[in-house]
Amino acid sequence: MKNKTCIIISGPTASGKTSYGIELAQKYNTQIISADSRQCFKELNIGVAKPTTEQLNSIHHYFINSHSIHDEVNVKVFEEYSLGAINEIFKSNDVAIMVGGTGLYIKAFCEGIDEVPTVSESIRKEINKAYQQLGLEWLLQEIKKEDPRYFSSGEKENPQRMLRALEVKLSTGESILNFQSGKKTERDFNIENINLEIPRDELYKRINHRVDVMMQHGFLQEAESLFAYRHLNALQTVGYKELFEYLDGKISLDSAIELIKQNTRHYAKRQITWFKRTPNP
RNA sequence: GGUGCGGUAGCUCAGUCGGUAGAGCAAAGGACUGAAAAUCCUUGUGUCGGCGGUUCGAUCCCGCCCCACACCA
Repeated sequence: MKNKTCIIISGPTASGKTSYGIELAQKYNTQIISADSRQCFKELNIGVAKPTTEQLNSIHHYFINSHSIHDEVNVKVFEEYSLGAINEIFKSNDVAIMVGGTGLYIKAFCEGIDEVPTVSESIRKEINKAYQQLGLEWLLQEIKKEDPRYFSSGEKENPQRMLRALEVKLSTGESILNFQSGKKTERDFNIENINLEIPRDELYKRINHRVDVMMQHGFLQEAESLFAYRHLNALQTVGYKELFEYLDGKISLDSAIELIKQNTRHYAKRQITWFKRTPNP
């Protein structure tokens, strides 16, 4: 019999997860684990819609401001971090709250993710460089040669997935498919899902409004201060990407703002699609 | 007022030597195992500005009208 429970609040960006999570955490007198792949970075603030300082002071949040943009953060890192965090919370509470919009991270937390040996940094760099120079054609040929089984089953138009498959093969000598069992790990606590849904047109209105508010709060200055780090993975983020384009003189500020709104809507749509598979209990 | 160039998908435009049309973007749907706010896939019928004329047949040619832009007065 499991006597501990994690309540997971998911939903698209701007659906009100943050304040709802805090409300619940207060009710249960417990703490929150964020499941957001961008709010964990202490250097990113306005553009990632972090909880306010007051909110963070009132309820302790794990995985917010916990990492630097220079650290490597990925699903595996999150799985380990979040399991450590929930053990901490369960020491003094029966209930923990998870709040976030990164579906893959939540999935890894709930059911685990297959163990794949760490890929050597030099191989990764080499492959990425070659792909930059030689393009998709080259990548397809390499995959076909190195991992024909993946080639015939994988997504041939998706360079990121193929790059990953290739780096695993070249570092371990084995196909990535050999590591991906899809086995689910049973956690020793209960999981309850709450997926926030609001009408599409209202969600879009909230997104548009929130972008305007971010700009008023100095989002442009924040982006400016991070311009030098624009190539880091942590900065491949809606909002920052568009403002970097503006700072580069490629687009006007007005069109950057419009693009941020549009790309945030696209992002929300992808989240909605993902969470459809994890409906409310 | 005159001349020129246009009016085609929500937007920007292509095209049909006359046989009722297609790209990009937007929008919608979907996928997702160490980049996931990432990456990728699928979906294109619209009085082809209006009314007439020529024609078996007009979005295309001709006439008139309306609208937009540019230049000349």
